[in-house]
Amino acid sequence: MARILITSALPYINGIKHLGNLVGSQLPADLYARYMRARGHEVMFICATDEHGTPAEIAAQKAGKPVAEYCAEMHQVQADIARRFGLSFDHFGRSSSDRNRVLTQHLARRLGENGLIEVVTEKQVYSIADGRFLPDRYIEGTCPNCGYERARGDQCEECTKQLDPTDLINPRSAISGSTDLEVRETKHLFLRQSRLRDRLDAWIDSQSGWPVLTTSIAKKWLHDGDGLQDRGITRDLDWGIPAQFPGAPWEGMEGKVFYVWFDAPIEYIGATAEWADAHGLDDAAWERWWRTDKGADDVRYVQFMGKDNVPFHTLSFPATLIGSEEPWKLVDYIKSFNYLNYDGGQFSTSQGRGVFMDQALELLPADYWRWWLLSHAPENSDSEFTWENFQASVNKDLADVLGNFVSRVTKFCRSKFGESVPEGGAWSDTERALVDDLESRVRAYERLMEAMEVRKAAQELRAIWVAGNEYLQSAAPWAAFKTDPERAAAIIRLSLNLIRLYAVLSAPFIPFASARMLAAMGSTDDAWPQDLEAALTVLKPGHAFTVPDVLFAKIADDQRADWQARFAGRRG
RNA sequence: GGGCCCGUAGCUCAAUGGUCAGAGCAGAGCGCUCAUAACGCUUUGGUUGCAGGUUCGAGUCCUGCCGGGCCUACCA
Repeated sequence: MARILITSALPYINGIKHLGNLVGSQLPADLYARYMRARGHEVMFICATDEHGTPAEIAAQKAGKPVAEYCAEMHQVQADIARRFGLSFDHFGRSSSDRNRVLTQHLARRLGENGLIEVVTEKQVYSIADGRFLPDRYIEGTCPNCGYERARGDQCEECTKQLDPTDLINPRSAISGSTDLEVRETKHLFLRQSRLRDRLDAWIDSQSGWPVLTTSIAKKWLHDGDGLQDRGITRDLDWGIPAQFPGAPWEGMEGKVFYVWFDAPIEYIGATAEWADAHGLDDAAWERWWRTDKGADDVRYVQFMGKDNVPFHTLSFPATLIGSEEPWKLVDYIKSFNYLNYDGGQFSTSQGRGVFMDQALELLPADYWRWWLLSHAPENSDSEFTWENFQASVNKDLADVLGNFVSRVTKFCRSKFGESVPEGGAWSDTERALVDDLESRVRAYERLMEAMEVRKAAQELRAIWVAGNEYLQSAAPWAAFKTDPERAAAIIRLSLNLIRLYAVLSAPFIPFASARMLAAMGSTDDAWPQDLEAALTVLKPGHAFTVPDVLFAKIADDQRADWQARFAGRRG
């Protein structure tokens, strides 16, 4: 048994996430966590809301609530939706937790003691009306290059020219529209990542088998131009983890907080500590996942994230941990995803474009979405959600191939033998051929799941379902029943066992339907099949089962058209 | 501007430089009648974006071009 630490990129607090966010980190992480648990490994699956930063403050302002209250509410909303999607976090924490504050301040102090933090004075734009410094993106104005009137302080979206906020003509606050701006001096802590470049470079070189998407981004940051740049890790904000605390080796940090990207990944550790607290366990319980001097040396740590998050996980966060000179567990494998597009464009939180997690659950049960998203996960390139494709895939795979298999087997048995596993008859070559076929398919499925080849694993699982229908076609119990009822009984006995097997194998993808299948078979045996022949004789003659209601209802054309129209514009 | 990724069947996607570029869906034909008008079998469909090059051999490597995307360090 191995010990596997799994983290999903933290969803930002300022709203409900869309399907593109879901498929890029939380959902594949859940798939992997469920699979590894099913294989008997010890799993710690961690996620949390990422609650700091300017967007959270602005979202709270818009909602007319204090930011702490807003975050607490949104955390509950996100936790509830995650639960309804079947995301099986061992703990869903908050980056605003006490645990994260203590850890973040601790790591910052260690970095400071190791000479890796310096105080830098810089000039930033301050908005008097808003009472805050403005990040570059929150300053709008006319582009000096092309004259576009809504250029942002970091870049003009119209002509793509890189800008400095002071380049803008008629600059104004993107928050309030106020033009009452001034440039003020402010001091910030900088993490001297440049000093860690060679160690980070060597660390990345020592990792094998990382996706191109992952290493190419890291390498570019390490080697482009002057190499890895030092990075500001504090901000002039009210909401966040204070950058001033007893023992801090810096002066002049009063009223400043750590930059959200400094404290957010530390919350992976913080949330594990929160998990220990929630279960009444001591520090040793979480430290054995994170401290290689306290038992984490045999942990395999896998991170899941969208491609936009990669630099922070390959460079910033490791720089924090390595620079502390403490034995923290570093990531072993990063699984990164491209983007899921929506009907020819991007999903967009800010524009409300696409389908959001709460809306998805209003339309259909979580398993429909889980199946489609995972079987179409954007692993190699951006992929595309269309309603036609969603309808076709879900109807065919879930309703026709799997759902109908369960239906035809259980209903045939009920009408010919009653609602218990029939006895009599014996396996023939047909059954042995099926077992051989499943043996190789299940092993292939295991290899793909271990390699986190999400799409291919889904394909293999589907092929395993199809094998059941092929078997029924060749064994033809409806024909056998007329001349040799015992032969039909043997076929159906195996088929009922196939349903139980499918429930176990499919659970990482479609946990809710799997639970229903297992319940219908009257079984609690969800052990992973080590030996297929044994796994297909678990349900013995005389064992009672029930015919489940339709497992997956098909999506009708008019439903699809309706949803398509309803989700064509912005979220209302 | 710079870096990187992608472009393969009508659609969604596969193919360590090595048989005839493969699956699923959609389409066509046949079979089956247990089942959610479901299932099974067979089958049509390709100048691998374009133009060159390297190689015994290129979807894969190189150069250029066309198209799409991501990042570019203060959105997260």
